[in-house]
Amino acid sequence: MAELTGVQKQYILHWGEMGTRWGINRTVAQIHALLYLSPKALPAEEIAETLSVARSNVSTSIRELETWGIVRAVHVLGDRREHYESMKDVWEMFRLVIEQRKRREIDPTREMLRRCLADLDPKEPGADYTRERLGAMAGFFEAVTELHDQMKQVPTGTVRKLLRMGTKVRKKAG
Amino acid sequence: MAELTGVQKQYILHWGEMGTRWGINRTVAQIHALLYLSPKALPAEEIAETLSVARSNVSTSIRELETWGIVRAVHVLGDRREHYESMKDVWEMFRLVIEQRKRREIDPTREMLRRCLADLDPKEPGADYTRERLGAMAGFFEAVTELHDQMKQVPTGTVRKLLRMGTKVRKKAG
DNA sequence: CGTTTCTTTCAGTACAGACTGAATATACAG
DNA sequence: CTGTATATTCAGTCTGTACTGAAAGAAACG
Repeated sequence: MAELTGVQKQYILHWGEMGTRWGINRTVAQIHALLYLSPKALPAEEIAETLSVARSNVSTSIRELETWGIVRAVHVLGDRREHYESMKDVWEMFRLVIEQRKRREIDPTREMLRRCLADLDPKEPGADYTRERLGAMAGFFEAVTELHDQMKQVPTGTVRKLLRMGTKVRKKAG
Repeated sequence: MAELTGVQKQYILHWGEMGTRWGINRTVAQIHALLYLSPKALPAEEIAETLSVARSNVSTSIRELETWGIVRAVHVLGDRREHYESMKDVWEMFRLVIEQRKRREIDPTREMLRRCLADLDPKEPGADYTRERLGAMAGFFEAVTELHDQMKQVPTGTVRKLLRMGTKVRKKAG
C-alpha cells in the first residue's frame, strides 16, 4: 500500500470529507479509510507518508481510533514498530462508534434534560410550557436509549431480520 | 421570552454544544433550542437580542432551519415582521433532520461506493481485496438506506411498537 | 413615489480546532 | 550503559468556518 490507486484515493478523500460533516476529524477518518482498505497492518510512518500528514498527527489520530475500538496495534515478527489494522466487520464498526457517541453525547444530554426538569421552578413564568417541551424531548432521548440498548444485544446477523420485520409493520400500518 | 430563565439557558447552551459535535452550526442549534422552548413565534430581532448574536447571523441560521423544515415563518396580526416558530413534534423533527442528512451525506457516499466499484480495475494490485472491502461497505449503506425508507413510512405512533418488537427478537435470539 | 421597516447579502475579521515539527519520553539491541 | 529506533507530547502556527456590521434589497405603508 505504498502507492494509492485512484479508487483508493477516491474512497479515502470522500471518507475524510464525510467525517468532517459528522464532527469527526478529517485525518482520523482518512486514516481509518486507509486501514480499512489495507490488507495488511501498516506502521505509523507509512500512514503518514501515504496521506502526507505529520507523523505526530498520525499518532494522535490512531489513539482516537483505538479508543473507539475499531483500530488496534499488532506486532509483526522482525519489526519493532507497531503496525495498525482496522476492524473489517462494517456493522460491528458502526455499532462501536454509535455506542461511543451515545456515551459521549446522548447520555450527557439525557442527564442535562433530567437536571433541567428537576431544576425547573414551577413559579417561573411559563414553567408549565417549558416542562412540557423538556418532557417531550426527554422522552425522545429515553426511547433512543432503549432502542440502542436493544441494538447492542442483537447479533449482527439478526439485523436483516429486523429490517424485514420493519417491512411487515409498515404494511400493516399502511 | 425576553429574558431567559436558568433552565432555558442551560438547555440552549447544551443544545448548541451538541450541535457542534454533530456538524451543526452552534448558532443554528441554539436558535432551534430557543424556538423549541418558546410558546410563541419570535421575530428575528428578539432572537438576536436573546442569544446575543448579530441580526444577520440569525437570518442565515433561520434559513438553514427552514430548509430542514423544522422551523417556519408565521405572521402576527398588526406586526410586519416575520415571526419564527419551531415544530414541536420531537420524533417528526428528528425524522426530518435525518432525512435531510441522508440525502446530503448517505446518498452521495452510496453513489461514491458504486462509482468506486465500477471504476475498480481488476488488473490493479490487490483489486480483489479492495472490491471485497468496498462491497461490504456498500452493502452496509444499502441496508441503512432500506431501513431509512421504511422508517419514513412508519407513523410516529408505531415507533414504540417497533421498539417492543425489537425486544422480542432479542429474546428469541438470546 | 418617497419613506420607513424589516430582511438578506457579502466582504472582512475573529476564532476554534487541526496540524506541524521540535523536544521529550520510551523501548530495545548490542 | 550507550546508541538507535520508534512513539508521544506540546507550544506555536495555520486554516476553514462562523460571525459581524455595513450596505443593498424588499416589502409595506402613507
